[in-house]
Amino acid sequence: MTGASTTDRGLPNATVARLPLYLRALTQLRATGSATCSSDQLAEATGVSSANVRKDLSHLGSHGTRGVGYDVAHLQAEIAQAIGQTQEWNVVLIGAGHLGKALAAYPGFASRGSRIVAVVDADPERVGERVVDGLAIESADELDAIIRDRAVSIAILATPTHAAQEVADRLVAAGVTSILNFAPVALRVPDGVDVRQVDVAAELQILAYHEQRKSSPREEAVSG
Amino acid sequence: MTGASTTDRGLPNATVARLPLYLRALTQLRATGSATCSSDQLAEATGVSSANVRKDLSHLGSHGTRGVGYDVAHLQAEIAQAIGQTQEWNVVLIGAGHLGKALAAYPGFASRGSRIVAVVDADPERVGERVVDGLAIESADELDAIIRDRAVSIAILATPTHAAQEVADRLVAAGVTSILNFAPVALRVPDGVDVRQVDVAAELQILAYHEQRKSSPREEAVSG
DNA sequence: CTGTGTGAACCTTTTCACAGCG
DNA sequence: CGCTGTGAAAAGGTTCACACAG
Repeated sequence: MTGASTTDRGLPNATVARLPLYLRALTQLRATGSATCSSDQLAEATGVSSANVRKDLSHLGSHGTRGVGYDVAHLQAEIAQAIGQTQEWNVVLIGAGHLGKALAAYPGFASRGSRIVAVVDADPERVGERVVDGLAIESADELDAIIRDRAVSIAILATPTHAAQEVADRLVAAGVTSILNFAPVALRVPDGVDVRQVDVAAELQILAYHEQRKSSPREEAVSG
Repeated sequence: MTGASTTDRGLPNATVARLPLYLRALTQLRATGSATCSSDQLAEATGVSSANVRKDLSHLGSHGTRGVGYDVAHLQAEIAQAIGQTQEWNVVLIGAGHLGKALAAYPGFASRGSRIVAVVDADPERVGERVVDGLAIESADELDAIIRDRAVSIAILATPTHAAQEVADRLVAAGVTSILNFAPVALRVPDGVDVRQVDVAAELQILAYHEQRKSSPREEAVSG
């Protein structure tokens, strides 16, 4: 049965995708000293409509106060709990090319619940190279050992396209159950493994579609 | 009527987001010498269901042959036309940090319809530095001139978070109407400007949510 | 009087099922 | 037969509008 709906028993997928945005906004609000905030403020900070914010938060069995809003610290803790940010997640990064190195150096992961515990590359020439403080490139041969020894369940795939599927297979065999894939290819993975795709060229193509329509001579015959 | 400008008169948004995937798959199929392909093959190659593939292609007024499938070359041309890949789009990249440099060096843009015509950074120390063959970092002061002189309508924003909104404002003022934003902040832009957001840390947080549920003890064993 | 929480309406997207063409 | 194209149904998501709590 294909009924393994993405939602299962938890939060709606669309809501899950927005919780990180709320968390980010709440962290900022907290830094500014706000003790409470309204759904309108969260809407403003995240680009989501306020009705949508309220609906999302209501899924958490939310505890807003009518006439006042939400307690920033409390809501922050609530969301952190919901999306598993009470622990740090160990992540392995595969592929130390330009993109891999950029991701390894990105400070935004640590502050948002993920820790890159290893950077791996297939090229022996790169092994040993320091990518960032405390992280040196390791051999792809070590992949299985790294995943097992360092309790890794999430991988970032930043290899060349042609290697992506093979690496994904190895990751899954070694116990990884979530992959963030930057290679422009649809990975085949077994049920129970989550893949999220980041395809930058595709994003530009989507923007190009809209650009094309904007410069189209007259398609804009909406009510005048 | 609150004009929901998302669809207007063109293709459904969800379809537009998948056309680049089909295009990629068709290019590969063509390289292998296949003259035709079925919706099942495209489904396999893209991870989209075959019914969904057919529905998407039918929006293009598609020309498949029943019992046979689609003509690969023809469909490729059809999709390229629909998403504006008959021309190259000039793109400006702002921010030449780790990520900006990685994006500038990414070969996948050129082969998929976008050309980075300038890399710009606010740091005078970086100006003049060669990021890739034929591309040197230019000063952020040149931004307006670059956008106008090089017919740029799409920008990639890879600046630090705190600078993103200000840069976006300048981009819009200079005539940019599409932004691919890597800074983890919700940009405020006027109507008519499209923003697509890439938030890598948020992607990991979404994966973490699912990881948390997987390791959760309560699991309804319905698989059969 | 303010702003949450929520049923109901509305819209988008996906899936199903099958008629019909080659 | 195989595979497209497509109405119809189902699922998923967003917006509306307002009762109601503080």
